[in-house]
Amino acid sequence: MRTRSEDTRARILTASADLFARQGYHGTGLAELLDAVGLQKGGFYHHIASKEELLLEIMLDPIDRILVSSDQILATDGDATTKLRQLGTDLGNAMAADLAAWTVFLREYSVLGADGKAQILQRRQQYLDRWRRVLQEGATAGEFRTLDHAFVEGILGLFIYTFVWARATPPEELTRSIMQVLMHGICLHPVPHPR
Amino acid sequence: MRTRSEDTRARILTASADLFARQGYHGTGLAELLDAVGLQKGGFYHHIASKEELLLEIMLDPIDRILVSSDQILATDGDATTKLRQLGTDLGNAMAADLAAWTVFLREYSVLGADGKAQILQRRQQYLDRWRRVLQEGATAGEFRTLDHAFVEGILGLFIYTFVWARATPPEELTRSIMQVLMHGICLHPVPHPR
DNA sequence: CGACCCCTACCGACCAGTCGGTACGTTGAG
DNA sequence: CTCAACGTACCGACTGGTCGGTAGGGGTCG
Repeated sequence: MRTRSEDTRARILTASADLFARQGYHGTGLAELLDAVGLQKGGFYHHIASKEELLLEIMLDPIDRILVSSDQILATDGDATTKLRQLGTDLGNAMAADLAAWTVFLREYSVLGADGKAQILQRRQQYLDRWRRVLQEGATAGEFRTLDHAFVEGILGLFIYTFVWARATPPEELTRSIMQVLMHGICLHPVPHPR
Repeated sequence: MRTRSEDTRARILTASADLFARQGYHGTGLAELLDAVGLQKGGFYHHIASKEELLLEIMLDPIDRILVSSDQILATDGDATTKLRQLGTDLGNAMAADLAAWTVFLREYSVLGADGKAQILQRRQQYLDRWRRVLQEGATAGEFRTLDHAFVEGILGLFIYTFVWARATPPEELTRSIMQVLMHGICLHPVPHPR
């Protein structure tokens, strides 16, 4: 059973994630937060230690969730191609379910203090390393092209920009489109492995 | 010949683009700007009307440049595949040359006022429509897969995230990697057009 | 049952500091 | 002498954050 306090706290979290995503952390004043939640300062600071701690909590949520789900995917025994597809749909689902938090997570890293940065960066690298591991696995198995180490960062960007700017298209279809291109490219008649 | 005023103004532009890219618009105070440029408020406001106008100017620069170069690419008479590759390398070059400004351009849209938004959005759509036109041209010619309208937004994200987070790899190679995947995908032995 | 109490959730006035911006004085080159 | 280029002093609004206080619901005890 959920207490009243937990409920209020949750309301603060979602409301501020939404505002931070739309206007940025620094672009969102406390006052704005307060009347989005329907609280006064006293009530707010009864639940939240500081604005920055609030930001950190918002950012930790999506990455912690996907660390769990991606871990399960890595544990399966399919080939690299299958795992890659699963990582993609998993990421797409996560972003669709929690777009605001993901936006904040990917945009506001620089706002955090030193140990907030450390917490986020560690998890981020942890997640991206799973992609890298699958990509590496596929490369050695002859399934995949050998890719630059930095490319996986771009995949995050590919997803978030598509999801943020897409209005009409349903999320599952977006994910399908993205993964289609990511795995097989835009070209229909590929020149087989140039150079 | 470049006057002293123009020079100072340029220094303001580059310095603030750099700061805005690293800490965000709202995260960068005037004071910080000032001693990055080496000016006092009076000197600063002699050249710049307001902080927000400064932001707009920073954002207009990269998009206006690439509207020119991409226009030249569209005007050539190669096939869609060639044009797509050229659009990609052009975008990569532009970002590599002006990473800070591009970061700001892609992050701080929400900060702008109504007519700032209008100016940026119009140019952004104008640019993305060129990608869409090439993609459409390639699709009708049978060169390309048919893609979701929103996917081109993702391409911007793919590029900027790769460039921002990549440390070691030289930009030309990054662009090559990105375009390789974008055109032919990660998989080496593509299942020809599933479903 | 009812009187009591305490603790949680919340209010709202207040604070020091910082924000972007302005008015005006000073300097130096042409 | 002039005018652009800059420095300095200052402003009011607003920032995140604090603090003393309070309403009310649930538990406890007579």
